[in-house]
Amino acid sequence: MESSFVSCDLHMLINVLNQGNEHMGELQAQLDQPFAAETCKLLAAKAKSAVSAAISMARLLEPASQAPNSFDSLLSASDSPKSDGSDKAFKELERREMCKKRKTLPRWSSQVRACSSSSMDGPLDDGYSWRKYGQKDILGAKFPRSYYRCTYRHTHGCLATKQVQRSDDDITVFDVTYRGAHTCNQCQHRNPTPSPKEEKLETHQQQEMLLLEHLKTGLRVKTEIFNSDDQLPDSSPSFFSFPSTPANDMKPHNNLFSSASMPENLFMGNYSPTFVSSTASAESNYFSLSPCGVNKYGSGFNIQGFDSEIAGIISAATSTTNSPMVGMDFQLDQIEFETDFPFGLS
DNA sequence: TATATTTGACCCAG
DNA sequence: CTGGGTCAAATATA
Repeated sequence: MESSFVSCDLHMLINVLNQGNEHMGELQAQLDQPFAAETCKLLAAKAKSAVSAAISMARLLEPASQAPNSFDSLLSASDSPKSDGSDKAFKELERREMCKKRKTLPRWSSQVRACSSSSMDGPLDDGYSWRKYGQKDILGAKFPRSYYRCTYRHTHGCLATKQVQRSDDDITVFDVTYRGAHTCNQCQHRNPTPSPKEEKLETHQQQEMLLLEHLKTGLRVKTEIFNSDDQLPDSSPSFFSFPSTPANDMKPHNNLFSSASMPENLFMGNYSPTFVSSTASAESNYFSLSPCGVNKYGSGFNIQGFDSEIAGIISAATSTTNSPMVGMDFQLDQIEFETDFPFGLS
């Protein structure tokens, strides 16, 4: 069932490891060269990045294949605690297991701006079905933080969660932090009642067309990657902005957002942020938006090369240039995308 | 009636 | 001890 996923991820894992190995080799060669300190630093950073990525991917392979049944094994291994009335004890076990697991889950965040009348309702639909399970007032924050988990958590054992909090500075901006990859394959059965417009969006080109169509609608997405280990944001978050003009129809936003900030859909199928590869200029207003696809990166996954689309997507996450918040000018062509892997590159 | 949201209580890491 | 994250009963909504 999921074997294709796993083998695909394994393939990419090997590719990432190969990349790291290559960087190490280059680094080794550079060590003998005089005045190559900067180059060495760069290569070391790239190698480290690749290793971090490999670790993250390896971690994801394990829970992805075991997540739905982990509690079953826990149940059978503990003398069926439910049957002897110690339901609480069982739930406590379950809870702790959950805690452990969540700690290792990848985390990333996005800032979403929804400039429309409905922006007060909350952030945009990101294409997944979420169920709110809590809300908290956060110290020092003007607005409460909402907690969502995947609707299919119980039926599919999907551990994906997200936190949504309205920004203090700009009430039209939402900080969305995702945790964990969707293991429920929602892509396949999402949108039980898609809008007519969405139904038409069957191809990458069509999605791009729609994206172009809604450049005026005003959406900003900032994505930061958090290493699953240190929980630190990537040092160079991507920052992507659409010009802000009022919009009267949220559907296009939804679609845009689902493409631009549904990390687990792009890259490795189940995990890793989705990045907008932006190759835009004020004149052309051209955008390249990577489509949702698992197999897309099944071959030739290259964290270094920039000729491939994935490289653009990934590099967008690590592009520096002082958080290129692109405003009305839309000079995205000025953004230089580096080609390092997003995981915890320092 | 089924499903989603609200909200106070609880747990635990720091 | 405190604050963040989650649970789960009560409530709302479709």
